[in-house]
Amino acid sequence: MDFKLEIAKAIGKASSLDYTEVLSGIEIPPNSQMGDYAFPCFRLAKTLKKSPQIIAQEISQNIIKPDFIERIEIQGAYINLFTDKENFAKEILKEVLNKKETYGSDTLGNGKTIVIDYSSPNIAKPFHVGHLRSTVIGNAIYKIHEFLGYDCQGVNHLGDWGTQFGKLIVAYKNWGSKTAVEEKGIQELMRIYVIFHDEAEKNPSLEDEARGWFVKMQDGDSEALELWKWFYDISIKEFDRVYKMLDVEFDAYTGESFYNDKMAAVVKELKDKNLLQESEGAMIVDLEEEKMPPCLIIRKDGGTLYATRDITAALYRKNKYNFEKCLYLTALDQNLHFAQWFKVIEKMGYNWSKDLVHVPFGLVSLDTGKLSTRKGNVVLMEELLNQAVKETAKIIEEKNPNLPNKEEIAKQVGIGAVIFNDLYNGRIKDVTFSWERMLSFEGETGPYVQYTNARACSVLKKAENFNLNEIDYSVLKDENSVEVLKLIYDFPNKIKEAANKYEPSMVSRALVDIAQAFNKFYHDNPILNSEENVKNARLAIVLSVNTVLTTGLKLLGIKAPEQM
RNA sequence: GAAUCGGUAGCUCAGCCGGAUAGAGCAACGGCCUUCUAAGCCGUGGGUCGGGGGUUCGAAUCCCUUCCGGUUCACCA
Repeated sequence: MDFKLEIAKAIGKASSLDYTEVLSGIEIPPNSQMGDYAFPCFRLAKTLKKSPQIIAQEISQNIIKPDFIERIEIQGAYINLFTDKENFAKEILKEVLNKKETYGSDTLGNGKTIVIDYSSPNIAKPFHVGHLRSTVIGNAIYKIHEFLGYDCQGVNHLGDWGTQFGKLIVAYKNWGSKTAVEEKGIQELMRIYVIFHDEAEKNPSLEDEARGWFVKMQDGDSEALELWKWFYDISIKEFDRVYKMLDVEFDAYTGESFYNDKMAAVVKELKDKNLLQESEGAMIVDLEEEKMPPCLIIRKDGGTLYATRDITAALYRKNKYNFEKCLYLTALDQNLHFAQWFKVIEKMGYNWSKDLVHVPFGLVSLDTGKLSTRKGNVVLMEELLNQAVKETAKIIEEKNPNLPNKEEIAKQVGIGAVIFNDLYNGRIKDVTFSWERMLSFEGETGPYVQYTNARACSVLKKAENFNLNEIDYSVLKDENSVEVLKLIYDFPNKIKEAANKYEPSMVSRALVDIAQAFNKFYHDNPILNSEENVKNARLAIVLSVNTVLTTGLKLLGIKAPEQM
């Protein structure tokens, strides 16, 4: 039941106001002594030409109290409503225990497809902490939307095309060797790539040579493409190791190269629509009216650019998926790029340009400065995950040495900590990578939530069989129980809000809130040693918390071990 | 210079479609394990919500202005 909506309807009737208007005014008081819901009447004073206190009085006198409301109090201009705690507990627990792992899910996305472009690392470059955000935020947004009924299509738009491969080919021919690349993989590709940049500073003709090789790739030159494919395969193999650790999957690996043979048609379309013009030898779409720099489509040497491929990919995706929304999970520094080519799509006459959404996140840096693969200022993803698992294993050895299946649990908790850490703050915030923060397992962290859940599981296991058919809800009126129940009740809203805002942190925050409330409840209320009716009622709460935490962690792409 | 994102406790951040005493975690200090997992719980200290104006019955929240920091701005992605 939507309590807020029912209250709004009741107040609407009592005041002859439209209930949707009332609904937006209903709020949750800062503490529960003031009530569970409140409706401030200040706003009505002007239109009704009465003091807000009097309005509050009048409404409260006329209101027909819904069943779940125990009493109504007036405090100044506030109408404070107190829920009947027994009924409240009953409504919520029944719903969670019935729906189980589907509690919080929805059908609102049924029949709608949402394409999510995330992770998208560059081939031939190591997978480092800079790629973590796009990967885990995208994955969480995927799972959250899926839970709400959407058909999600996760696309890994690999950076597998572009001048950098021309550079790599030049580098390989000059300073590389087959055996070294076969032995050391990306590391070796990276090494020769760095050499290229150093050498190109002294000898700029190398850049032209690199661009030349890229043009050859575009034209289908077999030598160029064979080398490219080789680099590609080596890279994918390494990326897959990381994706497996993070338990992230994609529906498509259509990277930039996939669009090589599809761009000409798009360029022609731009030309036919009179959007393309020459400038300084390059072909651009002018965006002066939009107060943006021009969008580069074709370089003066004929090469295509990032925007060309993004535009082509968008048209392809619209055609293939007929998406409701297409999301792009990239760092904030690409704002302009997306604004530009979204505008180009609009100018092409596609009204679905409004369905293209850049979902940006803040930049990651190290305390030693900006991330730079070339300068070697990076933390590799595998190194981070392995370290987190190692650290977790140490803690398990300390705290729970008899834990079965230790290695697996260490992985679930260690990697969960890394993922949760990234998903806990608003995505727009810049982050400075810190080992200390990554490997802290106390307080607002993934392990804290997992640990809370493991405690709940442990109680449930020890309870063996218990009766959830006849629960005495009257024993759940204490403050701790009510607090847990309120948060569980609100959880489905948090999921929807997270989807609307493309903000997984709404879910992670909700999980920490629930975990905190539950730990307090757990600490203060004996469960298994209580009388039968109390025990069963409290176990219903424990089971509900277990259900919600497991669901929430799953939505974030984090495992919920039953023991740790 | 223009655009864009940030500025809330020592640190990391919530709160920002206006509402009742501004919240967490970490760090510091002090308590709680013969009872369901102490990766936990409780308590103490800690704030000119960057500054200044304005709108409003009411502003951390909206508007203007200003300062500080990040990022981007033509052939990289």
